Parts: sequence; C-alpha cells; structure tokens
Amino acid sequence: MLNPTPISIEPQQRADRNPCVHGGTASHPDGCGSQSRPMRLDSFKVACSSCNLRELCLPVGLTQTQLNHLDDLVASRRMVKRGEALFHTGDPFRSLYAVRTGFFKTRISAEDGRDQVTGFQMAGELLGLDGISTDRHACDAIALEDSQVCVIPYSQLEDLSREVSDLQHQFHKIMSREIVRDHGVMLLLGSMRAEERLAAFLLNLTQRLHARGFSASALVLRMTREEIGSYLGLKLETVSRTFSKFQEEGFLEVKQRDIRIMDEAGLRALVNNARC
Amino acid sequence: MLNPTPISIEPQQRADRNPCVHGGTASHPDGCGSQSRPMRLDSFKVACSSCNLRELCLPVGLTQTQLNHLDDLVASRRMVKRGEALFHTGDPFRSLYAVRTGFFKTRISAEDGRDQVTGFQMAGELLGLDGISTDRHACDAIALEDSQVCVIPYSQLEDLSREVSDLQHQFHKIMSREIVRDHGVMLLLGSMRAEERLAAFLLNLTQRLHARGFSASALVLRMTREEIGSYLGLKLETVSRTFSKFQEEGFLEVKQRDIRIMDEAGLRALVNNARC
DNA sequence: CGTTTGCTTGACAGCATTCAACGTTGGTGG
DNA sequence: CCACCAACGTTGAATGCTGTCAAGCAAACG
Repeated sequence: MLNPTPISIEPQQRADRNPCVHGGTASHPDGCGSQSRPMRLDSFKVACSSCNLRELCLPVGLTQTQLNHLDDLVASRRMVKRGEALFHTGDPFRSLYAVRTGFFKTRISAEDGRDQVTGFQMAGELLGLDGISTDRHACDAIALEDSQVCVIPYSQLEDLSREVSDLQHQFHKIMSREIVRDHGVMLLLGSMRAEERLAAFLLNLTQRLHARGFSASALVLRMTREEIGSYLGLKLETVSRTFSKFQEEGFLEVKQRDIRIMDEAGLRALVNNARC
Repeated sequence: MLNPTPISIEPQQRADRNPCVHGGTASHPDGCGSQSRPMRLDSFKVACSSCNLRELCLPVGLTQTQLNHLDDLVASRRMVKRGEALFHTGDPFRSLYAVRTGFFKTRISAEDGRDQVTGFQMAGELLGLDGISTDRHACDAIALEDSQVCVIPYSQLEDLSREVSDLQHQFHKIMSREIVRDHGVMLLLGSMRAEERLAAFLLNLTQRLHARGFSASALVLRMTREEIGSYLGLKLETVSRTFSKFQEEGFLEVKQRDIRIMDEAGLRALVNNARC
C-alpha cells in the first residue's frame, strides 16, 4: 500500500530510531528534539522540491518544474505541541496538512461522548481530507508528540491541480488510498479477534516506519493503550493483555511503549490464517 | 451527510415504493421492472443534464453549460443483473460508476476467505473510487438487484475537471464524503453494541431513501441478514435476533425483508444515548 | 411440488468487557 | 535529592454479549 523503498530522512528523526531501546534507562522519546524551542505557531519558507519526504508525500511523481509550482503553494509550516490539536471537529476547512515531523491521531466523537480513533498519521501523510466534504473538519487531529506540518491551502491546491495533471492525479490517488485504507480497517474491526487486530496493527505500523527508513523490528509506540484500543475497537485492558500474551508466546518483547518484534512471520500468520 | 431534500425520481423506482408492503402477498420487489428485458450489457446515450438524479449525483451544483460537457463524458450505461459483479478486486480501473437504478454492495476479501461488506450503494451514489489508488479495483461491487449504472471514464473525468472547477470541487467533495462515511462506520464497528449498530444502520438507510423520495418509515431490505451482519461486524443470527428484539420492543415491524419503523425516535435514542 | 436459500430461535460456550487493585514512570515541588 | 502525585500500564476475577452449533420454518425458484 505504501512506497516500500526506504528513503532518506531527517537527522532529527533518525536520532529517534532508538538504538538503545532495550538498554537500561531509555529516555522517553516523546518530543525528541523540538521540545525546547519557544516557537509554537509560525510561518517560514520551506520547499517541497528539497524535502526528503517528497517520495512519500503529495509531490510523488512530479517533475522539477512541477515541484517548483508546488513550492509556491506550500508556503508555511506550523508547529503543534504534544497533546494539542491541529484542528477540531467543526473548524472551518481551509487547508490540508502534510506531516513533516512528529505523529498524529485523528478521532471522531459521538454525541454520547464515545470517541473513535480513526487513524494515526506519520511523516509524509496528509491530514484534513475529511474537511473537503462540508467545508468544516469532521474530526479532531491531535499531535501525539511535538510535530511540524506543512500547510497546503486547499483552494490553491485545487487551482494548481487544474494546471498540473500529475498533481491532480497524485492527489486523487491519495484520497483513494485513504478510502482503501479505511475499508481495511473496517475488515479488521468487523471480522478480526483481538489478537489478529493487534498483530495487523503492529505490522502496519512497522511497514510504514520501514518505508521511512526506520527499523522494521523495533518501534516506540507514540500512543497509549487506550488510543490503540480505540482504534482497534478494544478496551485498553484487552490491548495490554494481548501485548502480554504476544510476549509470552515469543512474538514480541514489550517494555511499556518500546516494542521489539521477535517473530514477524508469526504475527503475519496470526493475521492471515485466522481460522486454522 | 446526504442531501436531505427529497427529489423527483423515476416512475420505475417510484413504483418500487411498496405501498402494500404490509398487505397480504406482497410480491418480492427485487428486479422490479427491468427483469424481463433481454439486454444485459449495453451502451446507449443518456444525459446527466436531464437525469432526475442530478441533484444527488456527480452533477450537483453544475450550470447547464457545465452539464452539457458532462453529458459528452458520461456516454454509456451498463446493466448489471442481480448477483453479478460490476467489477472485481484486481480488475483494471478505467471508470467510475454512478448508480442509476438498483442497489449494490461492495466487499473486500481477506486472504483467509473472510470478507467484509464495506458499503451499500443506491441511486446517485458513486462506485469505484477505490480503484484510483492503484489503477486496479480494490473491492468487488455486486448488484443486489437488477441495476443500471452510468459509466464515467475516469481519465476523461480528470480532463474535464481540469476545465470545470465546479466539477472538480464536487468530485473532491464526493471522495471526502466517502472518507467521512467510512470513519462513521469505524465508530459503529469500534464502539457500538449489536442493537446500536442495527439501529444506526436502519436510520442511515431510511435517511438515504427519504432523500430519494421514498418513505422514511417503510423500507424493503435488498440484502440478506448475512450481508447486513458482515457490514455491521455481526453474525447473521445476531442480526436476526436483534430484528426480533426490536419488534418485541415496538421499534419495528419486521416481515422478512419488509421493515416498518414504528418508533424512529426510539431507535435514535438507542444510538445516541447508548450508555445511560 | 420438491429443493434451495434465507430466516428464526434455542442452548451453550467463549472472548472481550467490566470492575478492581496494584505497579511503573515521569514530572513537580519541597 | 527525594517524596509525592498523576497518568499510564498490568493483571485478576467475574459478568455478559455475541458467536457457534443445531434444528426447524418460510419463501423463492425451477
């Protein structure tokens, strides 16, 4: 589903790759690097054409000339601190956002207070597509660590994609991919048991991290058990128990949010051969 | 989510409105009207500009001039008999399809044979958006009754939407709406119990039927209990039991696939005040 | 009119939730 | 530097919702 070839990535993110996850007192990786900066919401120039995420993000497949046009459009970045919202349900929709660094969740809330995490977004992924439908955002986007996003003014994106058919097509592909992804989540929620759901979730995360140059076998979860549970349609206790079970069975090593995958094939078999 | 104002609709469909659902030997409405025609897959001229679904479909908001351009694009229809597929997973993606008459389900299949119904589509709704992502369809679309779709060649749609910004915007809105809808289904699958799921499903169906000029309180299900169950993440027995329970409690009258809603407010309360 | 497919209902089992207690971690302030 | 607190995570026991298995019924189709 995602570009399978690893790409070069920022030093800042690379440092995040926790070579010492299973050392002794591993410092918590949240907010790595950007925490001490006083800046909070700011605009400064940045170029898609020189961004090392361009092979994962909106610019995929564009020529240099086309990239230069996109540079004019994506004129600002915004920083979002851990726990803060990039946008809320009901906010007027004006821009899409491309995650540059950091990690987000999106969630929708029902009238009765229940909420559902609908996705986790990492570098190169787009946020805000839900807003096009009604000109208002239909979910909350919350940063799970200090993050930066590129601001993509939507009306300008529409203008430019009328000029640049490659951009138009790429944008449509991204929306379509989101639809396909959502259908995969429906399959997970509608027909898998807890173990299968968690295994599928971990495999999806590691695959996406791997495509960004990170290890395919070690990861640091940026979200709580409750957030994982909400995404997977499980209670946090069930998530915790399933992690413990995977550890007992030798699939994983689990130390709070530090996960090491010991038997990827085993996890994969859990998902694919569910009824055997 | 959908256009709430009823619109005029074809006589053929109107006849389908089952005024005698609760009479004696109501004939099964599947295949109404088009069943005896020998035609199976055909191309013939049809105009969006004179289609009575234009206020629900792709042409929403377009001027007469713009509609005429769209007429050139949507040049053929296709008939799909009950039980047959409009497209299968893996088929090359070339066109989107707008349901003109009839009713479809989409489903995805996992490697182990499990499948998940990802949606039910009725008149005015678009099929095939999943295919843009990889140039191949990512699900099966199956007609649940004899149906007609308008064929919308995708590359031509991209061409035209570069010329007609209103069309471009409308198309983006439709894709975005699909994403928002999918997130709603995730909420349903991830956090609702069987009764709430079925109530939400029925309310959604009646709302969409109402927007098409049908009764908001009586409907004929076009899908089996098993298909409803797949969509809602439940087993068919649970769906059946829940229907029976709703009938006992006075929310519904259920006669196989004929449903009459006796207490819509009650159903709505079930969904909204889930934990009280 | 028989067969097939779909629907209903019952009994029982199992998986996930609920409720509760305890442990761990990181941050704050004395 | 240490104590305390709040948030997060783990684990146990019991409940209950939904799934499973099975039987019988109803409707549609040839």
